[in-house]
Amino acid sequence: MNAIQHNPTHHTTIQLLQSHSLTTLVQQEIARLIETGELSAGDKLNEWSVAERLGVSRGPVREAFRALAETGLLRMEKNRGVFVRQVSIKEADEIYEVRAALDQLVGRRLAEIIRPEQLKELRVIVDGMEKAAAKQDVDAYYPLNLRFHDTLVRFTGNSKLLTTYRRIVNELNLYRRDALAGEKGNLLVSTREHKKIVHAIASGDPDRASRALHDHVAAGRERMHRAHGIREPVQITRARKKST
Amino acid sequence: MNAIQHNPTHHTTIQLLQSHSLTTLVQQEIARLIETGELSAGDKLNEWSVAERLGVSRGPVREAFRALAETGLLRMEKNRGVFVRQVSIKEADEIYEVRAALDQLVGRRLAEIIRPEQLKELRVIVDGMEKAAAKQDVDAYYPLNLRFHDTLVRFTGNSKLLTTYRRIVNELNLYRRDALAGEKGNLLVSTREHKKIVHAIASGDPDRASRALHDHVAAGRERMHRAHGIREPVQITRARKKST
DNA sequence: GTTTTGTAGATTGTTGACAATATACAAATA
DNA sequence: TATTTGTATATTGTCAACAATCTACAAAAC
Repeated sequence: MNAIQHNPTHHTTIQLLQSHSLTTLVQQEIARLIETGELSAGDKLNEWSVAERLGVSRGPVREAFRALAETGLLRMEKNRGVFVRQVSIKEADEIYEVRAALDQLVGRRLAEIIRPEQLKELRVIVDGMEKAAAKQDVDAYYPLNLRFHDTLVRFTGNSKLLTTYRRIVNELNLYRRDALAGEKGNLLVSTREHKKIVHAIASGDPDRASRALHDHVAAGRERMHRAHGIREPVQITRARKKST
Repeated sequence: MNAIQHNPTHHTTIQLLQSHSLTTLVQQEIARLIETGELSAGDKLNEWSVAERLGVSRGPVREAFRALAETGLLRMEKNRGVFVRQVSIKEADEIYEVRAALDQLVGRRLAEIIRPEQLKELRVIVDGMEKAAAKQDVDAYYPLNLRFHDTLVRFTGNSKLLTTYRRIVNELNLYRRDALAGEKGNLLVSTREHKKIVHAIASGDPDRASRALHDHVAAGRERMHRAHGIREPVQITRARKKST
């Protein structure tokens, strides 16, 4: 009898080789390049260039392109190539509306089930955002903001909600990266909203938490519009005042 | 000067050839096979078999698999193959929760913007469902039900909401097809709910429409649980009674 | 000078071949 | 008989070559 475990979960190298094909690696790498801004909206991706840069052939690259096109990060035009997706303000608006609905669900759910150590984790992130906001450090603030909201959704325990949320937020980032320039003055406002969200969740009141998140998303959408010089076209979702 | 139009939008053959690659065709075909039930959850798909059956090589098939795996219709295991995704009851539950949130948004939005001819179109579908329900004809009822909800989302005019909705409902169908057996007695109940939804939307009250759709989804989820002999584990979203 | 036409180069779409891995099943061992 | 081991087969992962299409740019026509 040898000492090999039946389920070697901590033999990470084997696990990685078993699940990660070249396609997966290429996919992750391109997603990273987009997330970090090394690739920006509208850029064209050349199959052969990407393949050579990553040391693989075109096959895996093409498959990765397909997958990323399906998530909305890339756009494929037949016989013309693939491009980093451009998200128009109209699409961003649509995404904000969907995101508001999802975040309302997140708030309602978290108010019911959040645990103290999770609240603590959220407060740590918000503290970081507060420091970054005080220094007007957008580069530090931005990833913390993403992490805050991603953490919220993760804490719901609903993995389908998480993947759905991440997908649309990824697309939103394609837009926001451009619109980020004029956001400097809003960091403090945004931080206040985040504190309010945590407070509302901690209070255990689902409606209050739901409203806090909805309002935050709506405010983010308005900030986006102001950054583009647009003055309040449509309300994202009518705020409910009463309900019998 | 010849008579060729500058933008020949109704020359459908050219348009199709320009946008449809073999991969796209394979993707649509497999999606169709899953939707119609010719492929059912858990089935294994062989690259070469699919390729030969459709008269293409393995390349496009692999790309189509990637895309479909990203949408959640297929599951890929490295070096083992691709399978039609199995959706557990836990996942179905999560999906129902997300769907409820999206449908609430749909109801709220439609109550505000629905047009008379759209209401008419909805009523036509509901009439068809009523007839199918009277005959206990599940095969006729099922596609009408899908079409009803898809139409609702389409009428919001939010294309991002539509794609998000379709994606998760597609996955839900992977589960429902199995659970459909015991649903016969519920057709009449379900139809009544649909009429209520149309009525609520027509009333122009966003909260009422939102509630009607939420309750319908929650009821659908309960029907699913009953079909599997489970008695009310978790509430999908707490029904809000008051909010100040 | 502007527009059209034609050609060369580059890029994508598709295919078939080869390597790596998993599966099925028979033989060997206890 | 039950379990292990080894081998043949099938299937997937990857690659390189070829065909089809697009792009850029120069030459020709008006």
